[in-house]
Amino acid sequence: METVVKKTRKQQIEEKATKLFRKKGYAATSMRDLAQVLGIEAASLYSHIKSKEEILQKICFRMADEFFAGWKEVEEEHDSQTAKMEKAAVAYIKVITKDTDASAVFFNEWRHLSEPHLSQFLAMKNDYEGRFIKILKDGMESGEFLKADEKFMMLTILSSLNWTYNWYKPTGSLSPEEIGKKLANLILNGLKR
Amino acid sequence: METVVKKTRKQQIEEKATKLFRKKGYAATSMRDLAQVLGIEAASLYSHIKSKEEILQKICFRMADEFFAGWKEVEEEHDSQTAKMEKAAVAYIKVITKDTDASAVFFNEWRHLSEPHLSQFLAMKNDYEGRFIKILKDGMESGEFLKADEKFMMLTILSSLNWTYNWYKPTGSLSPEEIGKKLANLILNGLKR
DNA sequence: ACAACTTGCTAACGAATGTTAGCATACATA
DNA sequence: TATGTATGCTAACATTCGTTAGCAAGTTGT
Repeated sequence: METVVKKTRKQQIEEKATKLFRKKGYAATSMRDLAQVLGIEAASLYSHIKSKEEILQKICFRMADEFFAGWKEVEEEHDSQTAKMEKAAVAYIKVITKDTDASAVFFNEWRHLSEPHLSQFLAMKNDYEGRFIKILKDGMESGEFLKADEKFMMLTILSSLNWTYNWYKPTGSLSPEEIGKKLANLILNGLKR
Repeated sequence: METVVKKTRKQQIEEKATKLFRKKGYAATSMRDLAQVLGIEAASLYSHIKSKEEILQKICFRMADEFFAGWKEVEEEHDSQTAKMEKAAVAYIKVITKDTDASAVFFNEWRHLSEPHLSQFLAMKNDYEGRFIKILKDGMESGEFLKADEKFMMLTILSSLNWTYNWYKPTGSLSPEEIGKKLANLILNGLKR
């Protein structure tokens, strides 16, 4: 077995930083906090990274890339909007469950990005949400979905999907795929019997 | 008309602080930021408040109190669990829409509370969520709701309700009551026609 | 054996942080 | 007129912040 991948120090720093940013928030996490977790001095971090914000950028944009990559499976087919919605939910949950720490940072700490990264990030977010809205809109027009404000719906649905990072444990009994399907089912058919 | 209530300076400080905490986050908001918004020096704030955290405490616990107060209408009746769920959603949305800034702080900044306030806060949160879970559990047992993990359901539902603070505008066409009913309907019956 | 890269240190920088002390002014009440 | 209260100031405090400079030791590749 030779699958033990040697992590660079930089990767280790980003990992620990992600955990800390999640737990305490970006602004409340100091470089000295981060250094302590790694057992080194704060100044030593700068042999590996350029700045504190660079770490946040890496996390946010890597997650954004993964969400977009996951979208590929969704749109290329000629499915019903219902099927598309399920596929989108599954793809979304897969990304979140792969790294709940990074997801938490992605959802909650992006506002601490400085320009021009902040604008770039918001543009990506907007683009992504637009794709979700389109499914809803198409579904409403085709009669598959109840008519309602699409943006309102999109936000409500995404927020219930987002929350997954808060409770998902890799040791749980449900796979990410199953969770995505269950959530899609809840969204589509509701809680009632 | 004598309804013009004179706001104390302390109230003004808390209001502006709430807005700033929402926009920048608690940790990233400095007392000098807050003072600037009010047109005074940072040191002058301390003629009115004891500390930065005192403001956060006020916001968090006032909101918690309001959520509990709203619960009164929900549990005292002999309704179906479906009806209870709708009432709970409406009560919840009413509290959120009454002050979306404070709600945002309540949901996102409580982790910056220090002990013993943090523990006290978490206990209240737990209590509240437990009441929600009970409705779900009862509804599942009575056959009104689909059987599923109650905690998972509760978190998913609450997260979609929570998000309201992000898009609600008092100038919108829907009243808080209507929003609550619509969301409850979405949760109970789903998106599909 | 030598160069390049990785990893870490100590010391220190200027800036920003929350907060306190002490004082001043306006206004309401007695 | 005297007193308390609300409101604000300047100056300063100790601490923490992100970051840089300069240097050293170990490891790797040639």
